[in-house]
Amino acid sequence: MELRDELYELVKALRVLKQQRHPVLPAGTVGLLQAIDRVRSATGGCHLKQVAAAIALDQSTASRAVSAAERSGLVRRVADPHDGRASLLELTDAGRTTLADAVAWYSALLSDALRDWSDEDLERFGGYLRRFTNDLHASHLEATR
Amino acid sequence: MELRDELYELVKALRVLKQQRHPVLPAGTVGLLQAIDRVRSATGGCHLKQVAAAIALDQSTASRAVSAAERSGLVRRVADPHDGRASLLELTDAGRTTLADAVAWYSALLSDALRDWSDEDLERFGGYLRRFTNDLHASHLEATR
DNA sequence: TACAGATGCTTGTAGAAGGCAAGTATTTGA
DNA sequence: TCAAATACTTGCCTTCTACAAGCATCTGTA
Repeated sequence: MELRDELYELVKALRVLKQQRHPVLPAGTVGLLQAIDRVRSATGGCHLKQVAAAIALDQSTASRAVSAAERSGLVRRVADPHDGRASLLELTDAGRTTLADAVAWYSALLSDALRDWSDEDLERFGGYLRRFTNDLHASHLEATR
Repeated sequence: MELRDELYELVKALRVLKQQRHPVLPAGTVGLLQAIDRVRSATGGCHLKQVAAAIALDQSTASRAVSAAERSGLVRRVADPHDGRASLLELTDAGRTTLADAVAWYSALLSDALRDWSDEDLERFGGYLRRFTNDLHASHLEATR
């Protein structure tokens, strides 16, 4: 079996999982909240544009996602005092709690699936995953340069 | 960084890749052709239902995908002589060629990204991926049983 | 200082992917 | 022989995402 097939199988499995075990929160929203949280703690503020970059989606998509999260009371838009066009995004208390719950939920799912793995294997697998993702990025950048 | 994050990053990278480097063939179609090919060589025939199971999609989705592939001349439906309700699916010559091209295209993409990897690392990573996918399946089955 | 262009964001529109439910035709088992 | 099961298709809906156009604000420069 080729790596190509392994990847396909993984993606397939994730698709199935996503469909059937619906989590505390739609997967996209978790990514959004996490991105906001991270951008904020990395740079102080958090503009929509940064979030879009962090989740690698179009700004319009991010905009709608934020609107939805705002409607659900998970995210707040605060006017940027230095730029009247922009808003600073931040999690509400509910958003923070919900994010923590969702992360815990996904972590538990993984822990359960990986309960037979040794710490060493987990460590190595994580390392390979990271390396692989980076290499995909790099080779993609080269190819489109 | 947690495995959860690594996975998220991988999925994100794959999404980006899928978007920008459009391949010889829509990714879904490749999976379809490959599934047909495999089911056929494993069981002789190939019913739609089997394909749907192989790609883990709803039968209706598979049905439309097959229709599209048929319109593109990649797949042929032959009436099943033993069952008037069913068709046997098979790749046309064009389908076989196209599949081979697409597989080569994806393989090249991967080879390029992974050109710095040792055979040993590739082997191990593939093993981890397979194991992980299986464990996800298993734990999902348990959880929904 | 006024204005052209850049920037931040939102909204309209469109398309792909996929599921569910209902419908049709055929087969099978009691 | 006929009711239930099966194989598939089709209608309809939702979700996700991109692109393009638009609006408001900001910034650099003449």
